[in-house]
Amino acid sequence: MKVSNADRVMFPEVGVTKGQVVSYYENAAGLMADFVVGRPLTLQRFPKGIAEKGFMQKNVAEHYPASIERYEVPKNEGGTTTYPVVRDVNDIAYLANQGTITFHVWLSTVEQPLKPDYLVLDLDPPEGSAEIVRAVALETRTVLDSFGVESIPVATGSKGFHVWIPLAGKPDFEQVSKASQALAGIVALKIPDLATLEFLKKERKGRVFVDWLRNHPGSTVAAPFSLRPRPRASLAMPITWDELGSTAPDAWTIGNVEDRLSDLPRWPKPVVLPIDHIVKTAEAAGV
DNA sequence: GTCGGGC
DNA sequence: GCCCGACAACGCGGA
DNA sequence: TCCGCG
Ligand SMILES: [Mn+2]
Ligand SMILES: [Mn+2]
Repeated sequence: MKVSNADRVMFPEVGVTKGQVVSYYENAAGLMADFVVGRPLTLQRFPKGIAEKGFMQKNVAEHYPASIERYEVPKNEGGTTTYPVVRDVNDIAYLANQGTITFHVWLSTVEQPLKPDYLVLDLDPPEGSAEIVRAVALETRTVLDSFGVESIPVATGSKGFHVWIPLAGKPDFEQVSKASQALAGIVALKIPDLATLEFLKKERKGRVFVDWLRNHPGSTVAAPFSLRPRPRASLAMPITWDELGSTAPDAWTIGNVEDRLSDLPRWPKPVVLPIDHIVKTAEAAGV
């Protein structure tokens, strides 16, 4: 892949260049395929580096190659959004050369846009607290285990963790969203001093927001292995539950990730969510 | 990063 | 040919 | 309708 302005410093604090960013994405592209290929993308771009203002981009630029699919979605109030959809993983590096730092992805593919193949619980901590968000993650795992649902945490590269659950059985967003809200509610009920479903930051009062709202049609999550626009060039890295206690949310960076890419945790097998059981359990508990 | 207009 | 400015999201829900 | 939020 030819890189334009390869020596441009994208992460000034650690001196990471655009050439290094594109090279990283070339190495990670195969691993990202499951989370990127076939899914409408929202690109978070920083063409002049993360010290300058970046922007979110949903609409595909006209000059992007034909190998990047166009996917039209009607907007709420007229008009359409035309998303880029990658089919060939080599196009991930192309988009990195366009200044993309973070790839935000749908939890469904264009083949079945209303049927997510992942559920993600997004744990958003207040400023600072690494220990609290770990405790919430572990409780989330315990709750999922109690329903026989296997999950894997992702250190987001930013402040929190994501908990990913691969889904079988093609449930629709309506069901998955209900289940995710119920799961988040159960977690918050079990550890009310640490976790909350409060959307407004000022109502969270030092607690972790168990963000279940990612599980909606058209909502996005930072894809595993995506870089984040953070000073140390940290990235979203799947980890084992055993690693959670010793892994900071931004532990993995473009500078220390190389060996990790060939020594990754096992990804869980998709499970059929026991949606009714989860929802009824939550109701009985008073969520 | 790319494009298009002005000089 | 060079330089510069414009442009690059959107949905949801609660106040 | 505006605002907070991701
Ligand atoms: Mn988050
Ligand atoms: Mn969130």
